[in-house]
Amino acid sequence: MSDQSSPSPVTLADVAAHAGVSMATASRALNGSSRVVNAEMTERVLASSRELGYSANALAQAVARGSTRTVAVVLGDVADPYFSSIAAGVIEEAEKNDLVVTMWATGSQPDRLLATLKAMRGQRPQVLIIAQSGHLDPEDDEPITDELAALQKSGTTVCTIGEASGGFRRLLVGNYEAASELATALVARGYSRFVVLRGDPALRTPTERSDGFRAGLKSAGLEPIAVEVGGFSRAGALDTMAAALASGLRPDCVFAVTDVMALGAAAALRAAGLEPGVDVGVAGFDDIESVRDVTPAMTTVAIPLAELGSRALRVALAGESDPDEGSIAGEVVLRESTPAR
Amino acid sequence: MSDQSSPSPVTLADVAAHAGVSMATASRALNGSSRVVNAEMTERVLASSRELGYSANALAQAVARGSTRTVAVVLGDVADPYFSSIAAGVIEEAEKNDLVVTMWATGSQPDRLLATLKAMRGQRPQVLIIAQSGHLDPEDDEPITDELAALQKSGTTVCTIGEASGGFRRLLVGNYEAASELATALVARGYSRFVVLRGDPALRTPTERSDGFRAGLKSAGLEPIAVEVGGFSRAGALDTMAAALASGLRPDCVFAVTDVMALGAAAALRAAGLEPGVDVGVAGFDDIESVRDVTPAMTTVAIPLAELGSRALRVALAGESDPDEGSIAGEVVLRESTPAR
DNA sequence: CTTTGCGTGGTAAGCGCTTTCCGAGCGCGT
DNA sequence: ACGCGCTCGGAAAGCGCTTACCACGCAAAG
Repeated sequence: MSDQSSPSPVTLADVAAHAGVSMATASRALNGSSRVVNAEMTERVLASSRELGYSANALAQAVARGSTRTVAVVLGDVADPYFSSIAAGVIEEAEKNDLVVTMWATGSQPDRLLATLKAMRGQRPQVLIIAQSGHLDPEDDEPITDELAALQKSGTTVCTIGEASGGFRRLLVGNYEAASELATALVARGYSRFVVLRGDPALRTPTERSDGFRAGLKSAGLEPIAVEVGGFSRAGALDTMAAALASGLRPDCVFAVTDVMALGAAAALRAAGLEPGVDVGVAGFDDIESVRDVTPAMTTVAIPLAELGSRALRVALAGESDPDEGSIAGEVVLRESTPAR
Repeated sequence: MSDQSSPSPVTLADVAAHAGVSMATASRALNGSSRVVNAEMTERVLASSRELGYSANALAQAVARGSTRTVAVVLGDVADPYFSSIAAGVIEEAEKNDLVVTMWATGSQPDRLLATLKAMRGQRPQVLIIAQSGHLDPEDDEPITDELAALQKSGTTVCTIGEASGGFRRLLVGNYEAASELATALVARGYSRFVVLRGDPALRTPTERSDGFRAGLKSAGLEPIAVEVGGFSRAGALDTMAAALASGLRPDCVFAVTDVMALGAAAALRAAGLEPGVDVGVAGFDDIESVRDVTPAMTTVAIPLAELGSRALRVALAGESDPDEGSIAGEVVLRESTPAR
């Protein structure tokens, strides 16, 4: 405590001196360089290191080597299970590779992405994983693309999750197809008056899911009775749904592009005296863990979130080889929130 | 892509040369040092910086300055809403202070804490926040305490959440008191045959909550019919509860030391044909978001998780002043999972 | 008109490492 | 006995920055 006075971390020079060897030797002994050092000297260095409580300054190492061992993850909100599951996957994989993970949250405004990326570049991460959905319109993303290019130029490998924007490694998620399948399955269960609850129309992920769902409906000759746009959160969806109900909308099934939003929608229904799964069906997307505990258990599309994260890192770490290798498919999971009617 | 060939990030020297000034001036212009530089020169440097797409190497800055702008957060599992909520709070506060956040997960084995801390020390974080519960027995924690001391010596300010172990700043959480109140409230609702579902007895947080709950019962002249120890996760609690039920235990109320565990317990009850909130009451702890969406809504103790995170950072950043200032109180929230009987 | 001092730019000495390069010592073949 | 090629320590040159220190010019003070 209050060691303000003596901020004297042990340095490599200290260890070298204590062991009676040169810094070069100490450095080589403490981290398997390509060069071999005498067993006895190695032992001496290790002993000194232990005795002095030495811990290599990773920052200085990074500067000297010109590269870091960190992977940066950009996401909307750590507290959102969608993002935190992905993050967990990244962390797990990172640990295996002896990498440290830094997390960058853009919060509610995705516009902050650019500022976030700019700040991040200074850290020179080895890998950057973007879990945050990007803009659909390439023009909106131009400054972002530029910044990403700058990042690559400074040595960072960029991997985006679910983005199609060019030039970077990416993990494609079968949002469109899965949403379409979900629609088909719901129609087969006898629903016909759908309301779609979606997020920002400028963003890719909600759009893909919403469009896919509509495509699925269309192939059954249907279309949603309404498409409502609302915030990405539980609260946002709750408000939107409540407003929709207040305006007289009476769907027999609600599809929210996100489980978190579906949860909010269900709460709104209940508040309006409609029992989810009885009076009106509710379906979400992602299959976050808590969706299994709600009653009725929520119909959704299962996405292997954690695997998305670990795989993104693996893709980034892998050689140049086919960045496009397969897209991750979602799996429709029908539960009690959408019983056959 | 594949700029492997020319990993040529623009350096300060490049900017200085391009602007026709010395590196010192460029450095001073690009980040408000105490020294003033001529307005015109500043403009020139800024222009060059912009034109070349310069981004200061934060690592080199850290080495030169001898201090970083990062806060490290140690937690059990990012995907667990308890931890991710705390992390969200830290991130939010960090952003205000222009700090970057690195996350370190210990996973299921808390023993990995030591290894994690060792690796972390290399990063020389300015602040370390430990959200992970520590051992109760100081002896178990001795190597940890040593490592924390080493961290402080190398300039890191340590702040623990909910830990009492000495010498570091800390945020105390009123686990014991709140759990006790919860017990009292449940007894008042007419419950009497309690099963307590708790985590690792060697860890502080579950122990405080469990002990507090028992103290509350005791003051009503009761004691639990069983205290079961299980994993901290939903799955762990589910298994433990299922086993308890299989062995013939028939509580009228289950208290789990964590909402996540309570969710697992509820699932186990249901699987055994017992309806939570009808046949047996269920209560948790933390008031994670999803606990409001389950049916029946879960009785719990509300802890301002995100605030815990932001406040921890504030405490760490604050001067030496009273590290103990107040403990965070939990608030009992009675919901439908424990109706009066 | 000289002295003092301040304001501001540049020079260079670090920060804690890695790694290139040099040279000493040694085993071997001829 | 000599030279060649190895192996393996150490000296020192960076890595990209910051900052103490110096130098210079100019206004104010004596």
